[in-house]
Amino acid sequence: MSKKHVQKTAPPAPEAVAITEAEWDIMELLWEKSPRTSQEIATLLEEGRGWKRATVVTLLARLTAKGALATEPQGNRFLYTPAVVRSACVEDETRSFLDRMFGGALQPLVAHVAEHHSLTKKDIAELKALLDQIKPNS
Amino acid sequence: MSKKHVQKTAPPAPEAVAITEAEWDIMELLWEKSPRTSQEIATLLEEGRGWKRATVVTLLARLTAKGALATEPQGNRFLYTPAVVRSACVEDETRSFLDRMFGGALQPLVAHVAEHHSLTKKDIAELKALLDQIKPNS
DNA sequence: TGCTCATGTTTACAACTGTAAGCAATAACG
DNA sequence: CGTTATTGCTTACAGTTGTAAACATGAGCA
Repeated sequence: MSKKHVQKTAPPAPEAVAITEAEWDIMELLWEKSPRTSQEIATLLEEGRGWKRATVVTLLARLTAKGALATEPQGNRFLYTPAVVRSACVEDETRSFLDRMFGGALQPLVAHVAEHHSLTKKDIAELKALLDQIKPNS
Repeated sequence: MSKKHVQKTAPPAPEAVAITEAEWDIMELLWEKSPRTSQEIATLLEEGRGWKRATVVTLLARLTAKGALATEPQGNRFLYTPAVVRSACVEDETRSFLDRMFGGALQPLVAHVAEHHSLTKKDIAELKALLDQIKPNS
């Protein structure tokens, strides 16, 4: 095998990797559609965020290194695919956010949002409907 | 005035400062009760977090420098008081979190939490009650 | 087969963060 | 008044993050 395509990945697929702010932009694109080439992603983010190709490639490498992305060689390049599921990542962020800000509970968050973002009647109705659909855990 | 107590504060009181993870621990203590001396805070966080006094003092200085804390000299020390209100900080975090994770809307978050944290019947009831109390914005 | 282009790798670097030691000055105590 | 204990200030340092240039190498075209 060539000397180049070595792309160090994290051995076991850790089901929870920390994804930074900038990295999220890349993950979102791949969660939305994958696999993609670095070029595809770079093009999208050059426009959308003004990033240089090099920046995108660095982030891809970091994400791969920490096991958030899986790569499949294709010629002299890679196809990138998420190796972690979005909802699990969202889950982690949500948990840590709720813990830090609201003692881990949902109610105080909803109360806060209600107070500060002024929910519309429609929002409230939707939330109620949503709650009705939930099958309680106990 | 002595040469020592200089404590650079941020000139205008910016109503929104970025507070880091570690800094939150300090702010929480001061929001809960203020003013406090550095000693008080250090003692609490030495036990609670295993931080050294120096660490606490550094963080106090950083918070003061960015205008999150106000200081009042008292003898050879300071009394520290929050210069930003908690709910405003929570607000910023919440907004940015909701934007990043859920497109800024509350519903998807609630849906997510319902699915992943399994709300109890009681939780759901509480949330509904909460929603009933909210006076819609429109 | 030689050259160019695309693509990953290495290196860089500044800002921010967590964590803290060491120093200086002042208050407090004897 | 001298010694000690407090307390803030300065400096430090490694790890993370955002951002990217430079480089090497393999692929594809001429």
